[in-house]
Amino acid sequence: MSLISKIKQATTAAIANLYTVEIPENAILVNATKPEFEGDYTVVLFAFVKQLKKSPDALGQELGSYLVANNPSLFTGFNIIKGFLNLSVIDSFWIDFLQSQFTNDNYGIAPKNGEKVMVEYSSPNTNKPLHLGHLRNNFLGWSIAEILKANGYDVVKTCIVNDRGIHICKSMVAWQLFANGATPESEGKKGDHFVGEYYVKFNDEYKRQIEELAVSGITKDLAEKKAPIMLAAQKMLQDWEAGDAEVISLWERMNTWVYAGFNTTYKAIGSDFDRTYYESQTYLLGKDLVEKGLEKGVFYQKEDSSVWIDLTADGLDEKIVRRKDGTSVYITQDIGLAVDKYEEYHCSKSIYVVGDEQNYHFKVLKLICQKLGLPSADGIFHLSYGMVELPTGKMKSREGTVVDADDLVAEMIAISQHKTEELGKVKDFNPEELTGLYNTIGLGALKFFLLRVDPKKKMVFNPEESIEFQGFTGPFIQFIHARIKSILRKMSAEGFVMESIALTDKLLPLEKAIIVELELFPSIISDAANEYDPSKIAIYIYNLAKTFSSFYSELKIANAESDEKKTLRLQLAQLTASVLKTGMQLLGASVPERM
RNA sequence: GGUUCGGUAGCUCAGCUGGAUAGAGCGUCAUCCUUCUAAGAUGAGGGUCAUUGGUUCGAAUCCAAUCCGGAUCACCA
Repeated sequence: MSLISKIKQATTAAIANLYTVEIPENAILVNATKPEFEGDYTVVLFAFVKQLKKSPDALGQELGSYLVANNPSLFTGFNIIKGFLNLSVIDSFWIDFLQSQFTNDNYGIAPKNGEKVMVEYSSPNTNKPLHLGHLRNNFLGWSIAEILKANGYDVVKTCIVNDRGIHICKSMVAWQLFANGATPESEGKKGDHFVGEYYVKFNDEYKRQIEELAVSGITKDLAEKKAPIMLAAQKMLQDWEAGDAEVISLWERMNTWVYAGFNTTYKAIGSDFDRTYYESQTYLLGKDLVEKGLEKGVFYQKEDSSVWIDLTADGLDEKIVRRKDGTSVYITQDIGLAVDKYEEYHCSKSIYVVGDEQNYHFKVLKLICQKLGLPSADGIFHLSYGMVELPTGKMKSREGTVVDADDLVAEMIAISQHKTEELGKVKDFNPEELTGLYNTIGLGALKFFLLRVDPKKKMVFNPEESIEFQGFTGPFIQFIHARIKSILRKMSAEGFVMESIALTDKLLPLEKAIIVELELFPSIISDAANEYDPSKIAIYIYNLAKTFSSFYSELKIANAESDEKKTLRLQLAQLTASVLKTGMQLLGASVPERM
């Protein structure tokens, strides 16, 4: 149990015994004591002065005395300032905590809880390479999966590939028209980029044809509909749905190229999935559920035989679930897929990592599933994240401002190589170790950058000022880790053994500051899971690294004034390194032994 | 227009179940490498927490209204 919980518990007990009043633990506010006051944790008294009919000072005196007298293994003293009861925690509590954890590499990781959850993320289109927005999605999905695992869940990572539809046909038509049989191999290009170029070519040609038609006097609206290349794409979609062998074969061929490209990117950024779904295989799902919904009266049919659900009573609109031609729409597929996934894995929760432009869609999805009485319904959670924008606004492919994922990753690695070479601290590394280090630092910087802000909020990425390597960044944390490891290596080479200690000297403020932060780690991990927010981890490990950094520059570790202090500080360093490593892993990033 | 998310330092962001003098990083200025890695540390400067009103011992945090910005309100996915 965390110390804060213990303090709340002790306070509840104290109030119950002193005043025979039951105050629930969650009604007690315990904060870290401000540095200008004496004490470690503070109980805010105002909340219950009224109920207990005591002045804050009197209450503080009684409560403080009681707490100190009855919890000798927790508190050494207290003071009251303006309604705040500041409690001083006994050094031996911190020392005991450190003794029990400093060799635990899995400190903060909860045991298995037997629950299984699904995280769906990435969801690419096969007509475009991945861009910066996908990176935020992938990193978030991966990190949430790791955070849930650390909280004891079994996690199934899935991905749904959007591999069919008119947009895919556009790339295919353009390839037929303009490629002359070219392939990614013949052009020496990555498959997803290669196919993406034909998608762009389609749009260029489409625009040209519209203008051409407009010159001949046709209205813009009509021109958009009559442009031959668009008609060709629509025809191709029909042929695809009809199972035309030639179209299917071209589609398969081009998808193979795209997947090869995606796999390269996924490998580079460290994303993977336990199960991949393809929309081409799921787009017919959900039809039986439409029938079921009609029977249950959840859905209704209009004269043209299209099927709808009326959600106006829930503050939403009417929503179509089956077209008049009998084909299903996006939401119907999603309902069908939700059922399939549940039957396959029986996950208690299903987390969809999808941009916030689909907030409405997921609200409707969950509501329909609930109305249909599907067992998977209540577990649906949309992890909605904001767009990544440029200082000038949104990324626009038309204006060529889309930040390509592969380019960005390559650039980050190149920058980390450049900086590493400039510093010249790892000249003895072999080429393989160097490549590994550049990857670790470059990706660490990128992942940390995208995960350090609240997922719900949109964020700004300025390509002019490349991602920082100083301050609130991944490399800073990696650097602190490497620094600690360097000391630990030296100590182990000298044969110094950290034994358990019973401290006789008082803990110095900086020593205590680190232990206090370390003790918070497990509760941070559980907060991050409860709020589906990796930035909680990023902020925490950054603060820990910063505290350690001050500690490092103020106090000697390996050359401490006594063996006792040396041992204490080495233990602190070791547990800090372990927490930084675990924390970075929860963000999908790793930490180097040296840098 | 309806719904919804947001507006905190020059910039990027924390803080939001109400709590003590609102915090970081970047950028600016100053100091510190014959001493465990300077991708570092220390300090300075920088704020009407969009605006107005309300709730109360106390509001960046809660409520209401207003202003500004984003998303959405598709038989696209």
